[in-house]
Amino acid sequence: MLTMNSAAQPVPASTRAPGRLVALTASLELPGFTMSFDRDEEIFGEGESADFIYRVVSGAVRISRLIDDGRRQISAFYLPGDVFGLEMDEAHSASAEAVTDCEIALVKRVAVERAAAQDPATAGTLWSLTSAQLRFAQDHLVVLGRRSATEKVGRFLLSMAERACSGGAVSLAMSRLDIADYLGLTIETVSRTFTQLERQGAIGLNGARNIVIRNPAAL
Amino acid sequence: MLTMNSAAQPVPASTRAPGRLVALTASLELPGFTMSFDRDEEIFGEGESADFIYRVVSGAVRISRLIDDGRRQISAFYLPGDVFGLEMDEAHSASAEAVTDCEIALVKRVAVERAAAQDPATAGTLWSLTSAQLRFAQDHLVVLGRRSATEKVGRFLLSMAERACSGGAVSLAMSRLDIADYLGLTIETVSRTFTQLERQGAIGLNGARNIVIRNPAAL
DNA sequence: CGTTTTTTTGAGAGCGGTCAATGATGGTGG
DNA sequence: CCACCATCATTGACCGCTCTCAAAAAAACG
Repeated sequence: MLTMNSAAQPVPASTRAPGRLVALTASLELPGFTMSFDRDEEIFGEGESADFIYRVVSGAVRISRLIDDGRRQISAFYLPGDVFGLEMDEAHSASAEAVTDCEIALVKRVAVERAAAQDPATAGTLWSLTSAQLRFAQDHLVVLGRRSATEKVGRFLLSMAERACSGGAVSLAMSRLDIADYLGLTIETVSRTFTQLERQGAIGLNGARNIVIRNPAAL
Repeated sequence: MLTMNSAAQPVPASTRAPGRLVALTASLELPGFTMSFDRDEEIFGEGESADFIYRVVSGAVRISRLIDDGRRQISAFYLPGDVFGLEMDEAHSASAEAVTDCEIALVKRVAVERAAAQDPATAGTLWSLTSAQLRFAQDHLVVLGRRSATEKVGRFLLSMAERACSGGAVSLAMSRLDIADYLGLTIETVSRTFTQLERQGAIGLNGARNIVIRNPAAL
């Protein structure tokens, strides 16, 4: 039986820098199942009823909202171990799509709620997870508010490196367009900022999606 | 005995427009007490241990985070009836200050957690409230992402009008600086946008802080 | 190897920021 | 009640950053 247990180890709170990403993972031992999604496939759509809670097993997921003028705002990327779809509402307020081919574990929301009603620890975990997402969103607000493109991209790279837990090397799962829609920039500005950071020696680029952070202080 | 009961009626979910503010209110019947704060007084500070959960009785509150360069990002304004300080963390990740003189109801966090452990409904309320704040933050993300100053100010005014529930007339509790720090703009741009919207006939201005929304569609 | 998608680079324009000064508002004390 | 002062808001001129439009280069895919 599959569970919502998180394989990834959460980042200890004591090591968290303010304004940085927080762990969106936690253990939720409940029966569920997994589904596979192709790249760019929709996991759930804006307005759909929220019947499940999700956890990334492999791959990456983006949460986005379409704006009237055709643009997109991505509010978060979820990586293996992260739980998403927690918003306690009758309907999803945003859509979730696969950034890459990915495997997603699903648990029925009613099962989670039933478990929470019987077990205070589970209820606390749900609150805690939602709270972590809230803090995450507030961190993101700080980045989106009046900051330069260089600062936005720098913060993004640092947070991705922190979440990847692979030292300075980061393999970006998402395209320049995804990054742009996440940071409130254009793909051109994102691209220009990458090359600018490389020329400054702050990062190294091996192809477009393999980044090495050489000088974190410069970001 | 004072309670955390909300006097303000929550906006029904069915009437909520996507991208708009949601109700941050709910009933939490727990013993607590109230405190008064002067304008600009700190209610809690970034890094302080989070021992209480708060509800606005009267006045207005802002949640802000200081950025290294001296600037400020305001993540939310709380109005009478709103509950804040829910982030389930050992320490506050942002500070709360009184926008105007205000009265705040406080409940010890441990009391809330104890109640939640015994009563699933209370635990659900906590999750629901935190979830509403999360959705609120995501709405704000959409506004802060690539949008023009006019759109940002327009969205802000519409959301304030919606929360005030006083028709088209809005009495803004916060300064231009607060609005600027909330929207990621400067006070000059906010001011210019106000006058521009007035000249277009979208809003009416009676002094700097009394707004009448004349043409919501133009925002 | 050809096609499609993604990324990079360039040149020009517009929006919002910065700096600076003026005008309005509100509170205090004479 | 009014003069005074501090704070807040408005307006203007100019500049820089990022967007836009456009094209070339690189990478991914069958």
